[in-house]
Amino acid sequence: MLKNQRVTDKEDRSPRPVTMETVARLAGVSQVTVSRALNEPDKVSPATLARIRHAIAVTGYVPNLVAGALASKRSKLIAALIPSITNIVYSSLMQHFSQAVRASGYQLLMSETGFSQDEEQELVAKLLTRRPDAVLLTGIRHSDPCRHMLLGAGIPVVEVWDVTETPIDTCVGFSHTEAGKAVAAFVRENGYRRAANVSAGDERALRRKDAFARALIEAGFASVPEVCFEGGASIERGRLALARLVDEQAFRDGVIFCSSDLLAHGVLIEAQARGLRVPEDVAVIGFGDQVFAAHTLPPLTTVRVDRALLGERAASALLARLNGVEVPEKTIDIGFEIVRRATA
Amino acid sequence: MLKNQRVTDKEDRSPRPVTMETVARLAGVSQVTVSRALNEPDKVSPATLARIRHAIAVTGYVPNLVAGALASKRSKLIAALIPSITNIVYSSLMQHFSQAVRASGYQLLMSETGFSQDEEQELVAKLLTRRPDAVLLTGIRHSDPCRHMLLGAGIPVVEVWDVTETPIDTCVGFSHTEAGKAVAAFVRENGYRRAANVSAGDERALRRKDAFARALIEAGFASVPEVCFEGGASIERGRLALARLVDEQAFRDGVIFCSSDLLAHGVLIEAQARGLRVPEDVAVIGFGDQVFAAHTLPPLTTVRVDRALLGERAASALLARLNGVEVPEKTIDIGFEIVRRATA
DNA sequence: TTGAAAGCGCTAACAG
DNA sequence: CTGTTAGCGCTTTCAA
Repeated sequence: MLKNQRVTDKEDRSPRPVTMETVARLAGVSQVTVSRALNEPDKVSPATLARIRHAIAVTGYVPNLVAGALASKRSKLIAALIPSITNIVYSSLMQHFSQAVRASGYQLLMSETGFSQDEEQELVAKLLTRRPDAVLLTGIRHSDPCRHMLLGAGIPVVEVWDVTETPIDTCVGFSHTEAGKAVAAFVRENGYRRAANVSAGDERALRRKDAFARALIEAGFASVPEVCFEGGASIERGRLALARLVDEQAFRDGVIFCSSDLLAHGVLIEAQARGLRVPEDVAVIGFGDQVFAAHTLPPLTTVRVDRALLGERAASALLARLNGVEVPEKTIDIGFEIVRRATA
Repeated sequence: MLKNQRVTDKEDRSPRPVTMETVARLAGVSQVTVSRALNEPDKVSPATLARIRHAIAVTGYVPNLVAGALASKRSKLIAALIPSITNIVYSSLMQHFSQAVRASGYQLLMSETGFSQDEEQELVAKLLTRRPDAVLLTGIRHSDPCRHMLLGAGIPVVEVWDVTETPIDTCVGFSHTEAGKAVAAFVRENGYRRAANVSAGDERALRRKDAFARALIEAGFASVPEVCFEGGASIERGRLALARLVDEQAFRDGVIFCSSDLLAHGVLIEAQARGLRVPEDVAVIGFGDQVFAAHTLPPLTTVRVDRALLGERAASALLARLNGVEVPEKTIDIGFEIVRRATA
């Protein structure tokens, strides 16, 4: 190899990207035929298809979906907003949702709102910039500008984890008020005379708590002491919550309804550390039925929400809209279920 | 409203999207000026800037980044591949990484490989289609086609959670072999005579285990019994692991090194269920120093990996490359630290 | 400080 | 079954 040549090589360094045109030339067809070979192979003769495939392999051609999206006005992207990615309740929902939409060729553009409506609004603005084909939102409370942007975008929207009569577009989840009431009923049926609540995180947990406490007060409970945290649930906060309930609110015995299994687990640990018997001294009810719930000591009584089902339903609702299928019900209630184990 | 009019309304329904052109016309400028107003406002006179901003507000214009990306060849997208989104170790890494790159205007396109190289390869192919400006990969083991595609894309790549002398591009993490050795040293220094290992998930955990066991065997341990699970770690599996160790492998006393704090927590729970004292009968060492580790009973001794730091370093490595800064070191070792609490 | 022209790489009609 | 012609809505030169 001569030195000149090498210099020439260096100056040739305009690694012109391999486009459909490149592939087309190599295969001896026009560029659109390559496009067809990729998108509707049936409409291309086997012979040319083979030549094109060969050319693609040889060139290492990687389709450019940003060009494709611009031309077709379909990005095959779904934007998803969840409060927190480290909260397994949301991440596992996303896992199922993602899998379901991926089967139809959609990719997820996911962001965290940190339980903040303002952040959510900002993110929606940013995400719409990518022209997603659809949007998933967590919860039913959104800022007005947020709703407007979404409405203006004219794309399918699904709100999950809650239900409402007035969704932006469609909505799949369950009623937090009903969940709170159901747990209150469970508490009464099992003869508890005192109850407390521990919550963390979002507005939905607060609605469960309110329904829970209200139902119990109406049933004659003197009061329902509570501990609320800003931000996420954790075992640490569960421990702290029981400590506060016992030390500061004179909570001696009864049942504690926690807004998350993680908090409930913390309560369990703190109870043990204090020598309190579960459920004899303090009974505990969690929320979420996370995988570990069946394996705590004692096994945790909790409220199960089928996140896999939720993810799939949300996906199919969106996919139906994307395929132009008219969906009769705007909101789908997947319900919940109290799973009785040993802590209450 | 007349019926005719309403019909007309219906037929008028070609909601022509608001483009820069629309905004430009309204503001009485050319389309490129709007582009400038958005991207380099300094180069536009205050007066026209104001008119443009007003026009944007009035029309509700939402920039189209797919067109922008096509024209500029910069998508402002970073593709990230992690084994599992529900594993908090990875999701919290993503949380920090995401935050760090977002500050520079990048958005994350995240996918799960499920610990599979084949899946990873397929996802890389799919993701490159979106023309991300950079890619983050978990681990240093990738299929050859995967490496080729990435190299061919000619974009910055960062591999995290491990270190190697031969990264695809750059790499930030820590040595799993060293971690395994360090735990073995810790075990010896603390006078334990018997040790076991419980692992789940990935190849990296296995490397830690191998280094751990080898070091101990070399130090004269007769054997290091082990329990390995395919797939993710969980409390349930931790309980199961201790059960197997005790019931099937006659593990009576000693220290158990777990590949995850979650497994360690399960071991703790099972030990308690069996009336085994920790650390007197079985000592336990976790891995990851998850938030709950300090709040188990007893508090968990574990190996801390600074995921926030890792995320930030990975981000800054990528951002440096994206800004054309030559990075001297191709691989950054952020190390780890054994956190001694009460279980060992 | 502003604009005109040319394309980014693909898909969408429409022909043939 | 294949090709031609127009764009998609931006950014990038280059001029003025």
